[in-house]
Amino acid sequence: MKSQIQTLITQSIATLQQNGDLSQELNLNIQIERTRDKSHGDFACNIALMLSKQAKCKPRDLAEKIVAALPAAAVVTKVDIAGPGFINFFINEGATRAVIGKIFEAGEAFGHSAVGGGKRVQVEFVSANPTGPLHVGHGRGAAYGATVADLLTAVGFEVHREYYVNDAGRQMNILAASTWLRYLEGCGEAITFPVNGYKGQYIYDIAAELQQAHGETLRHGAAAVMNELYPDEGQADGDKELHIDALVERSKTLLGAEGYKIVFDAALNTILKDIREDLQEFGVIYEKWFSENSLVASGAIDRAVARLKESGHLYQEKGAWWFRSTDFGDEKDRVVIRENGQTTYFASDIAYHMDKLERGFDQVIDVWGADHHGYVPRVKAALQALGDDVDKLDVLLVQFAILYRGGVKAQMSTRSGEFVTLRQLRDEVGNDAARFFYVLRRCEQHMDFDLDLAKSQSNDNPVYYIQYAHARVCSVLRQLDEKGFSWQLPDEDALALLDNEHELALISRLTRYPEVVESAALSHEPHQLAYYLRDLANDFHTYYNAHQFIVDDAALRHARIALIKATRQVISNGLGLLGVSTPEKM
RNA sequence: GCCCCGAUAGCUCAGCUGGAUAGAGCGUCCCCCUCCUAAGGGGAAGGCCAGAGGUUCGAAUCCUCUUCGGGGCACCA
Repeated sequence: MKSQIQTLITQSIATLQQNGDLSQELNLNIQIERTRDKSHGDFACNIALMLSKQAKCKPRDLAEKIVAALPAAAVVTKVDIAGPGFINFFINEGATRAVIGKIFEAGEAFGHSAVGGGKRVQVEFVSANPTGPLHVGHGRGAAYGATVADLLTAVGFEVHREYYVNDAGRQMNILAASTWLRYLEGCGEAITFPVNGYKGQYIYDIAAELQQAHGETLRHGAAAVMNELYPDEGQADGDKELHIDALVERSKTLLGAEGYKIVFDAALNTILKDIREDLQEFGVIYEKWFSENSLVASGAIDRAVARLKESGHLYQEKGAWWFRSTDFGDEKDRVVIRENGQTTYFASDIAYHMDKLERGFDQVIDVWGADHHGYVPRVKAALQALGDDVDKLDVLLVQFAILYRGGVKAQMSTRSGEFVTLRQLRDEVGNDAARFFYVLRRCEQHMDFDLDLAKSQSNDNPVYYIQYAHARVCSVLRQLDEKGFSWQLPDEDALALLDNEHELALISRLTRYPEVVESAALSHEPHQLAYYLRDLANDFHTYYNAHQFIVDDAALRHARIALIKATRQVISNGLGLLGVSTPEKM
């Protein structure tokens, strides 16, 4: 509908240009908007206001010229000029009602479109280090990323969802060492657990499994483990970082490559399996779990570094290799290869993004926590240095979610092991509420996640409100069936019986759904859809309260049932995109 | 110190990329089941869009400065 009106305006302006009323060289940007007020019609166009300066003509006069040159169209019943020069379009009710037929025709696909043109988009999200279970902060990235991916799919992009597994690097070694120490404790060794080790309960669990699978074959005496290590924080001249690094080295030495790998893999695989199941239960499915280690194995890191070296973007200083990212707007240069010869996390990330673009994606979307925002310039710098098109990379930063329970903030810290996990949240409030609440806020907005509200099975809770509308339609259909009524989709003339204000408001809302999906997808803003569904549910509940659907007049009954079935379809499609279930009974 | 994000009703947030009288939900106050689920509906009160300048026909929206929150500035990941 929007595009139809846009075409009318375009034609009108073309006519005026031919007549010489308007210059040939105009900077055109025709925007058609939904009106907020019914007295302003259904759609409004501000083109006269925007062109008045270029055309050297008063907005209202220009609007009159444009309206006069407007070609006739059956769907438009009236065109008004209002306010400072808005052109308001009133749409034929019949044309609006046609949406009901379209919804039945398209079914689950209603709202889908092809604007994506089959372009290949990769969406990478969550990508939390596999050093522990996902917490509620990751949950927001998961819900957001999954919904953006689903929205993009709905509007015709070919979407590839990916989780980047940081299975290489220092943190993983610390995890392995932490696990081994807990294992040794389980064997009865008197271990002093390092300040910087992973202290969560889940480490004990992995250690216990290790003991079950391998008995005491990995056991070494506490004295051998702890002997002459760099002192830990709290001890004389201690340093928690140097201590933990020494402990990692000691673990490798004592266990040998083979034994160390057993511990390392046990920790990694257990945690990764947990994360995978957690996300799957949350309705978040990936096409690929991309291992950082595979970048080492495939030689991608070496290749990326070599390319940067060849193109003169690396230099050596203080024994390390630096990437001159300042050439591309970063605030300082970054180390790629450390003095000890190891590549940095950043080097992996350069290789990973190089690999993404080499795989031929038209667009690459990274969903990161807001705490990583400082990282954006250097990754973009690297892509530029590699000669890739930086505009293909879109980094979406998701702000933190703060949990409130009983009005009190729930604190968290990963290292100490004291945090609310995503699983706990899902158990407490349910998947539906969690998915919906996470996505209810713009991603740049800090989020206060009210656990009590999400849990409440009351009208305070927007998830239930929308689901209830769906369930109510189902209930009406059950009643219809019980009363022995059959139903068939009326033709367009019969649908004209839907003419009271509640019906027209609901129908008008339904026509907007495809626009909302498209806008939410292209702007990466799932909350637009969440708010739309709330409004749609509200229109439905109002209608429900004002009118009886199962009426004696068969023609009216068929028409009303058609409308509420169409409404149910759109609610179902919308909630589906948000990963929220649609119960038939509540 | 530098950088990023935010500031809109008592609370939590929208505001369609610069448009018409700034909107929802919750909370507060009134009203509505002889009727398909009251997990619902209708109405009222509630605002100097943090503050000050600027850009223009027009600013909550764009620019600058200030104030207050959150986050980031590693040879960690």
